[in-house]
Amino acid sequence: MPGVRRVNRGPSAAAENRAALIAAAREVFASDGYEAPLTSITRVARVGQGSLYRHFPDRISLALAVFEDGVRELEALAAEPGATLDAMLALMTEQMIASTAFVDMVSVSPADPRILRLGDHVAGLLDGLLAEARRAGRIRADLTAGDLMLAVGMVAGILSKKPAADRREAAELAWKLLRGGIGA
Amino acid sequence: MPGVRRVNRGPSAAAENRAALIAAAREVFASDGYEAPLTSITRVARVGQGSLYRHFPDRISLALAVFEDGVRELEALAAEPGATLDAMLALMTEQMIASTAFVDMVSVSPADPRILRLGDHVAGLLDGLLAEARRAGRIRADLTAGDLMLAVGMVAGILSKKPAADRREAAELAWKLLRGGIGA
DNA sequence: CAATAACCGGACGTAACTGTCCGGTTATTG
DNA sequence: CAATAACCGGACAGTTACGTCCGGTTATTG
Repeated sequence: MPGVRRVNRGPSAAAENRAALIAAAREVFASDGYEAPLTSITRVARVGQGSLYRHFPDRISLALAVFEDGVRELEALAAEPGATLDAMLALMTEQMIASTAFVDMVSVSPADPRILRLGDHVAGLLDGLLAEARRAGRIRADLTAGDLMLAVGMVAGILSKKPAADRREAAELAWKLLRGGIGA
Repeated sequence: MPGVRRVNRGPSAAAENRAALIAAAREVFASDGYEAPLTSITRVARVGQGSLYRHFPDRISLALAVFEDGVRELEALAAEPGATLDAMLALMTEQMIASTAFVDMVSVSPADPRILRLGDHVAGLLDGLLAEARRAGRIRADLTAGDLMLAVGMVAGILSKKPAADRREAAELAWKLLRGGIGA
């Protein structure tokens, strides 16, 4: 009993297969983590291994496709007229609560040029809101963009180690500590 | 050419083999990370696979043996009369700069009872110094032991993602942010 | 309605680790 | 100085994932 044998739907299925792979990867990355076997993604997408590797030569290509939507959300927020640093950090935090795959990808392949570029891009979005936040007096005046990225990294590090159910609470506590400081 | 063929030194080598495995594991965990192949540890220790699994049935047993020394350092510091919370955090940070294997073990196997016990033990050492630090006014009065553990976890998360060369600088920055807070 | 080109699925070869098993070596005991 | 018990090393079997390859299916074209 060979289980459900997938049918070859021919060349016209190319775009659908690609979309199914991205959707499946988003799901599997979120539930089983960024390092989940690629085979399990083809199973969920109901697509052969060949199609996976044809559309996405490696894990990073697939992951980048998965994250495109999230990055677009961040860009859209940054482009809004009244955008604040707080709102941007909140959105990033929400995304990390939903899935830590992005963060895990960065820590697994920190040197990949595509990831470096994307990281710089995201850092730029934060940086663009930094001056505003300083002006408004909502963050320390001496805080640099690098400080801010490290702070985000600290929250990300905590979230990527917690089960999804505990992440919101942990994120709130982490930001509370970071905002107020632990010193007297 | 079968390379250097190890010699079977018989039962009298048991203790030496055990010690060699611990030393090799400390080295390999520090340089290749906590998830390094156990085989590479037997190579460095110049010991057969059989001896590894005889002495340490699994990775965690071996790792716990490796970390015993570090834990004793922490205990010794906590037992000193003039011990401060700052000194304890500094020592933990130094240990994490030298190797993030402990932290990585915790994040790989958070549910293992031996690790839970050890984590509680370490948390206890911090907790014991909390009252003193509060009294001395060096930390916020409303800071709980849980807050403190999360703060340590945040620093640990950063360090475990950085190459050894960058860790000291990152740790200093992370503690600076945590101490002072990023808010205005 | 062939012939062809594009694409599909999954079997398969390869590689990396884990953990076991056993023939062989060494110390001990009487 | 045997006989034996304890322990050693590494070969090996089992598992899991990756990435390729190819026979087969579908749409297109003339």
